Amino acid sequence: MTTKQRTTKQRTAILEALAEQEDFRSAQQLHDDLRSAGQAVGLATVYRNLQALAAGGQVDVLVTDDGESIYRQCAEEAHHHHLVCRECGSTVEFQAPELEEWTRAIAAAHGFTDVHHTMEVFGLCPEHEAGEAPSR
Amino acid sequence: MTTKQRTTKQRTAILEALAEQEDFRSAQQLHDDLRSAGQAVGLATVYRNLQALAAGGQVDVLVTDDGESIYRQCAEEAHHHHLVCRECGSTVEFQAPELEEWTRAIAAAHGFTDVHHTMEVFGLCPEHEAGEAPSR
DNA sequence: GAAGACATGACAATCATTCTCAGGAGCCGG
DNA sequence: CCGGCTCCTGAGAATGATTGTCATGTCTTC
Repeated sequence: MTTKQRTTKQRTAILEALAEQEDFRSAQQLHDDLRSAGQAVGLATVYRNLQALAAGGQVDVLVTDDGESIYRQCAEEAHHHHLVCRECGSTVEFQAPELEEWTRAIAAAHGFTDVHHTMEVFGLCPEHEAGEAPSR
Repeated sequence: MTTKQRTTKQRTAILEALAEQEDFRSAQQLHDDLRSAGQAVGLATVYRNLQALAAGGQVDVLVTDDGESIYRQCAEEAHHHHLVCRECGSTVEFQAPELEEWTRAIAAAHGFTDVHHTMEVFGLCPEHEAGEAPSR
């Protein structure tokens, strides 16, 4: 099950790049980051590793509204959710025991089993809460 | 803000196609559906109208794991969530007042403003809850 | 019925992501 | 330490969904 995986310097580099990041980053951003850092890693490699890491639960994935996948190395190992600033991308992790229970209850009420859910919260962090409607 | 919109037969056709559907459909699926139904509508038009309808709150949009946008005409006008069977795609709508409040609370606790959230639940509906691990 | 405004449709253009394939680098037994 | 085999990497091509372009069609209003 646990697909055999080697320890290559590219993989290590990617993990380190993720470790230095607070925010969610797209594969492409990460690729740029690595380039800038002098670590020339192929784009395809970044994608492959990111997927592998995500599959192994070592990083969290989110799909943005426009269908881009973004990755982040999270502090919590356990299931948790995110509060993300839609301007600067800064992220707060939080857990929601009530939500979990509550979800289970709703699912059960409709006879659904083997449930899992996605829930993310987007907003403006204290630093960006100004009342203007900028870019989009 | 309310962009002026005409009543064209294409738009009508799209709405009808959506009305006949219980499940979420992608733009391309809808396009095919229309084609099959004899209503030859341009793909670009389907995309445009879907977006317009979504913006106007007349249809709901969901972004799948692989970044595809899927649309559905929902019964509820108000904000609500979905419980979707990952085998057959059948969907149950539900509201979650507690969740809404609760989300606001968490956001506030971290100083976030202008918050909105996404939350969808996936599972196996009563008809598919068998213990086998089929396709994927 | 005519003019102007917006919608449509076919196709090109984008963009993120995946595939392909040749060359390179870990890992294991000797 | 060496050979060999397998997995990984990297560059670019290929894919697939979505968006842009622009000439033409169709409402609406007068």
